[in-house]
Amino acid sequence: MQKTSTAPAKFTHVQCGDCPIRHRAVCARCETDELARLEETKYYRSFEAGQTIVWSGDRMDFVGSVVTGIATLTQTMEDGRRQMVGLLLPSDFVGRPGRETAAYDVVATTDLVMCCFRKKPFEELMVQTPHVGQRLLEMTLDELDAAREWMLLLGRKTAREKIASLIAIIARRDASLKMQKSEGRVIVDLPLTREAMSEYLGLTLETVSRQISALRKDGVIEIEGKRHITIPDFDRLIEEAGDDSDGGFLV
Amino acid sequence: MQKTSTAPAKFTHVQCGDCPIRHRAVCARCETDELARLEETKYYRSFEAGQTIVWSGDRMDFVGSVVTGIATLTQTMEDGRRQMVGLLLPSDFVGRPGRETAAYDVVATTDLVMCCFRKKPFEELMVQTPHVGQRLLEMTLDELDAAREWMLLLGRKTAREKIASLIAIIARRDASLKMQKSEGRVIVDLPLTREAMSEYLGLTLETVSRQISALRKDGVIEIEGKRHITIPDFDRLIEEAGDDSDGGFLV
DNA sequence: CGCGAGCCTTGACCTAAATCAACCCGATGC
DNA sequence: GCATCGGGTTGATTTAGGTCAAGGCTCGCG
Repeated sequence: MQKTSTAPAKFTHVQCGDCPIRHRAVCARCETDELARLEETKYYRSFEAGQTIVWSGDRMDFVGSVVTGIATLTQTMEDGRRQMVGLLLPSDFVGRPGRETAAYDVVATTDLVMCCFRKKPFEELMVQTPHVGQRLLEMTLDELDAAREWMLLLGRKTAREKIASLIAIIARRDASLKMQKSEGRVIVDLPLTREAMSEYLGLTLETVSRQISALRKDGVIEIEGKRHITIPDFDRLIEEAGDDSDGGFLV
Repeated sequence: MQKTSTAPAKFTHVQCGDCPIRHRAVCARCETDELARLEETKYYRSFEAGQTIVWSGDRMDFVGSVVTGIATLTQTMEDGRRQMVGLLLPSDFVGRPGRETAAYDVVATTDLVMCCFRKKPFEELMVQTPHVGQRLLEMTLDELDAAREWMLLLGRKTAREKIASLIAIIARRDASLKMQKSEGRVIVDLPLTREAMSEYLGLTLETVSRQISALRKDGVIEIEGKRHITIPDFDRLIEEAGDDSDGGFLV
């Protein structure tokens, strides 16, 4: 596993945990540490909930990944209609190598820490070490799959199915990170406001609210406060989501 | 430009024209011909309009690109609701390296010729020659952008805007291939049935038909037969499409 | 303590698009 | 010549979700 390397000890895979970009984008199986070469250009940035990180059209001279918190990619039409097109959870990658300006608004929906690299050196590294590009291709293909699942949701699912799908998606992502199950019951904290959910799902926030209430009334979910959700029967939720190919998790 | 190469003459960039996968996926600027190594695994396949090339879940042991004709990627729910998630025009790439089975139905909507490579050797080539992977990453990122534009369309646009957008998308793709403009007027042949359009747009085919009629009645488009469309004022069409970031072409 | 701001819920009503249904048109086959 | 079939249009009606409007709850602040 542990390859001998010219990089100093502090760059070995022990540090993978604290820097998702390294973990996910580079040393997929902790076999390499090419990114060590970028160590001097690496920096952390913190944002408060609600803060916009980049505006669509702005110059964007970094790439990076989410360390903690949640960010979204959103598109806006002139008249203000908004559609979320990306939901970034910890370890997700932001920024497109080879593009000058941001194509979407990037917004922190919770307090957020990102790990960034200056884009130019990152791009150079990509050319030098195929490993990085290959990993990035894999991640981009995953994102594309997620986007396509999302398109099915937007184009064909009912409001109720959309809500059920979103809860399932978040539960799955959450679970894969934190394993919060107890005897089949799954517990999730929605990290999004009703408005953010509506932007994700292509609905109004009133409809989101109503459908969440309906799912609760029908016993599909239990709610404590506004955001804390318990799913007594996950299969039931999946059924409500109308998911054909389950197992696929979007985002 | 023309690099000396160990490959026989028949593999030089002169052949790029007749094999889009080589042109688009590999020798982006006709500088390389790595794919020559795959020449013996390359083959062409023809399909008739309406034929399904691969069923979602099927084993898929090739990758390839569209040479002529049009194919679609479609997702289906158990109850039959269908959403198109990819529209493949000539030179577009099909197939995900690293995936065993197809995630979507691939359907030929017109008579179609594809240029295919067996997946295994293609994947090996990708590891050996970073060039190929880099080009593929670029293409995948483009597709992801297109998917996100598409999500805005599905989630937030009205039926009329959706139709206008689709016509604009096809016109742009078409124009960039064939340059069919005459004094500002743009002429397109819709390569899709009303049903296929409805699957693209997340509408019913009746709504598609009605909105096309409405756009014609309002002079935004002129129609001859069922499929032949003239756009007297392209900017007007774009306006009807509600496009914010124009210039970006989806698909 | 009262006040306002955010976030959320619920109700009444409206409308865009879906649904159901009839029909047109051109090609294909017998 | 007639029947059939796939693709397309158009009309009447229904409905899911949007819109507008009135609160409710909680938290921070003067």
